[in-house]
Amino acid sequence: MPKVSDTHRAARRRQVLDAATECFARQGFHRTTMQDIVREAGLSAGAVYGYFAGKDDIIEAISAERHERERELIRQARGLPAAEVLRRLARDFLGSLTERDEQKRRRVGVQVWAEALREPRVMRLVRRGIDEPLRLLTQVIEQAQARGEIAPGLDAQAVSRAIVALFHGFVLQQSWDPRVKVAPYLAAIEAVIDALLAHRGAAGKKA
Amino acid sequence: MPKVSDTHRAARRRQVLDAATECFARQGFHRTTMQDIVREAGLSAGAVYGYFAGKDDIIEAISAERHERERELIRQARGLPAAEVLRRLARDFLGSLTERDEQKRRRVGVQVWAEALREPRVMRLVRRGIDEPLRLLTQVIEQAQARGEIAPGLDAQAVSRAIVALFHGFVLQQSWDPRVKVAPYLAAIEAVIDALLAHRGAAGKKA
Amino acid sequence: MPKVSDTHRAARRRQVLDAATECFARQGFHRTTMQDIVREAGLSAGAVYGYFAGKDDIIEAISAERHERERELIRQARGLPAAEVLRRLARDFLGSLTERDEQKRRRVGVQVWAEALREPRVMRLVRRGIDEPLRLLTQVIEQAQARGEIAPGLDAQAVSRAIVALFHGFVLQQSWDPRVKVAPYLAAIEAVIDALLAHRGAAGKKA
Amino acid sequence: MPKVSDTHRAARRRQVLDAATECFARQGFHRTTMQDIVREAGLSAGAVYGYFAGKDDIIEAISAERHERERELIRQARGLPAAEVLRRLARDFLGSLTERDEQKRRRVGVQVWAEALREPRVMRLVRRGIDEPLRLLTQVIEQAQARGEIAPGLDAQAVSRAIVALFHGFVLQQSWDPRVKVAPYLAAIEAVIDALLAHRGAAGKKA
DNA sequence: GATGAATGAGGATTCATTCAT
DNA sequence: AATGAATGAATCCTCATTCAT
Repeated sequence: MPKVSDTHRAARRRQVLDAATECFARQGFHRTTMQDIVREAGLSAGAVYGYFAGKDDIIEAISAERHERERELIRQARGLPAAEVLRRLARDFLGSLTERDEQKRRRVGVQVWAEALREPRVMRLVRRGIDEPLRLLTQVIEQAQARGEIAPGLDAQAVSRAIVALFHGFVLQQSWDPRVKVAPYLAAIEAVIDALLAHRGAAGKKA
Repeated sequence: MPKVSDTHRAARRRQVLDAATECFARQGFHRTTMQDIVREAGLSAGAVYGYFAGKDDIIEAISAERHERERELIRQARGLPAAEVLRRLARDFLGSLTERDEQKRRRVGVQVWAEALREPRVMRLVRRGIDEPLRLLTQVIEQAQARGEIAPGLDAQAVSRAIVALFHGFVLQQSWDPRVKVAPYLAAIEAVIDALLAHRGAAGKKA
Repeated sequence: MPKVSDTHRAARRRQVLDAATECFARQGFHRTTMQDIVREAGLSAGAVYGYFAGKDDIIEAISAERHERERELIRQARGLPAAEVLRRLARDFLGSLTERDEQKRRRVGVQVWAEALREPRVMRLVRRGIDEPLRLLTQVIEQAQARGEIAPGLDAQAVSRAIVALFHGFVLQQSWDPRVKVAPYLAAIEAVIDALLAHRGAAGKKA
Repeated sequence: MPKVSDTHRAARRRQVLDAATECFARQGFHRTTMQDIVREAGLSAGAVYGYFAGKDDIIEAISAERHERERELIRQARGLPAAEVLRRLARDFLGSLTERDEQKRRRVGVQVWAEALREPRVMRLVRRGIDEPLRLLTQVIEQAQARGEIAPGLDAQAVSRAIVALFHGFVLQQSWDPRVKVAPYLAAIEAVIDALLAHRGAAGKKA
């Protein structure tokens, strides 16, 4: 009967995590009380503690989830040609930001970024969450450089960081103003990527 | 100890703000107690409350200061030619991030970004702090487009957002890992800017 | 310790209210700390706050209770003949003041009277607490006047206020000196009432 | 030069006492901070402490003043015939309550009554303030009883307490509702006094 | 004497977590 | 396994009083 129990456990954890996300998006980690989460989840205090060790544990679980999602996007992009990887990541990553729900999760994500600065466990997750994309991108950039698609003098990791920055920076801006539109930004990003890629040694390859 | 000059008042405020910045950088807004700030400032609780209405007021003052600094950078760049503005902003903005002290302040800045999501007063400051740069950049981009230096099809504001994102995104990454070096990133950014700017006059290739 | 009956809740409120009354009678509202009440009640701080929103709420609840008691006395006197009502109120009201416990509650009552001056919520309760007696008494006086038992020239409400004053004034005096005896005062009051009531039918002598 | 100094001291004390009365009438003893009094008095904190040992000392001084005033009224009534004493006290005491300023002072007086319960020094003043009137009244009553103007069976002190209660009780009622009019109450009181006095052994004496 | 900034103990309240039922 | 009342340490803030200038 562990099967049922496990499913049940997972469902309950989801319930708590969703409730917490809702609260965190609304009022931030620190204005949210466990009571808020408990109420939002429709559970009892005791029940929540049956699934999570405490508030920090919930924050950690949410942080982990956030990064799991991103790693997923990365995995799907693996193995594609450089230009394709970048465009794909841009589309996948930014594309999801048109959905209300993902925006909500991202608001929490921004708080995770700040939380990392004071909570080593969260920091570890955030770092892990950025290392994998950076590694993939660096690889891709290096390949592109090898093929002469990108200026060889550039530090591949720095370029990768710039690309990640384009994503994170947009998340920030959208968190401060949900009306900021994704489409034009995506177009601009693609232009930047094109600018970065298309030129140099190689000429007409592009797009 | 009566009849104190404005200079004295200003100095005391600085004292508190510096102490708070120190604490916030170390432990975050919410792990920092007023007692921590009081101790760090070498004052009494009452004294601090003579200068600030409470913790939120201190956070707000720090947020405001942060953005004041940025606005200053913006003002200095006004009136220069497009390429110059962008390069200058990149150098000024990122350049300061090599200093330990500015890094500390930026760690606090990241928390301000998150705090904005739950504190309308801070949100207002953050928004005001991003609007001015965006306006300047958009102007610059439009001028560059008019001169054919940038692809005319791009949304000037979206491009501006991308540029801001390159800055903010780097601040995030450096806050998670202070070892991240500024120089290569600056070089990469300049390459991106060059890629964006330098190439268009030459032909209708793009877009 | 979940799922607690309403009886239990009521008992806990009583526990807090009694503890508070004890403390208030001893040291007054403002020298009494929540910690004092908590200790006296044998509960934890959190528990008390589970039943009352704060000190003011406790004061308010006690004020309400005080007046509820009085309204009860009033209700029992309703419908009786004038002389009977007055004598009965005097006996009931003053009679209870021989008990140590009621004296304690009255000490708190005196503080409620002062508290009303600064706390609108308490003021409302005090006013409501005096209106009902005044209304009843005024009615009774008017009836007595109609029957010629009391000089018709007197303002019935003013006479009612005088009667209430006889009660309140005694409470004050006894709060300052618990040795003040009820019995002689009651006798004096009854004489006054008699003087007021008994004599009028006999002629239009008076003023 | 002590003369000037003394006058000056007295004036300053008045200034503080008036400011305090203003604040106490408005917000009560315990909501009033020394800062409030300092501001209202237009002095500095240090200055106030030059004239009073602290807040309690100010409260005490105000209590003392209150009772001084009453004692004054008493003194003026001394030596008059019984009926005259009572009528005079009623008129003097209640008459002043038509003035806005006296009402304000009385609001503070009500708080003094409550404060007495927790501050022995104030209690002493309140007791002293009530003993003198009681003594005078008791004397007067006893004289009247000797002359057969009042029923001899009554406890003279209890009757005195009743008379004091008629005053205090009215002060309470007016503090809760400043619209309560003095004139009809005074008339009612006089009727009560008459009822008490005029009858018994003696017949047509009255007035 | 006057000033008012500074002090810091004191007090109200909150909230993560526990545990008896 | 679930419940939610109870716990109590932690924290923010106030304000009577002092004392250097």
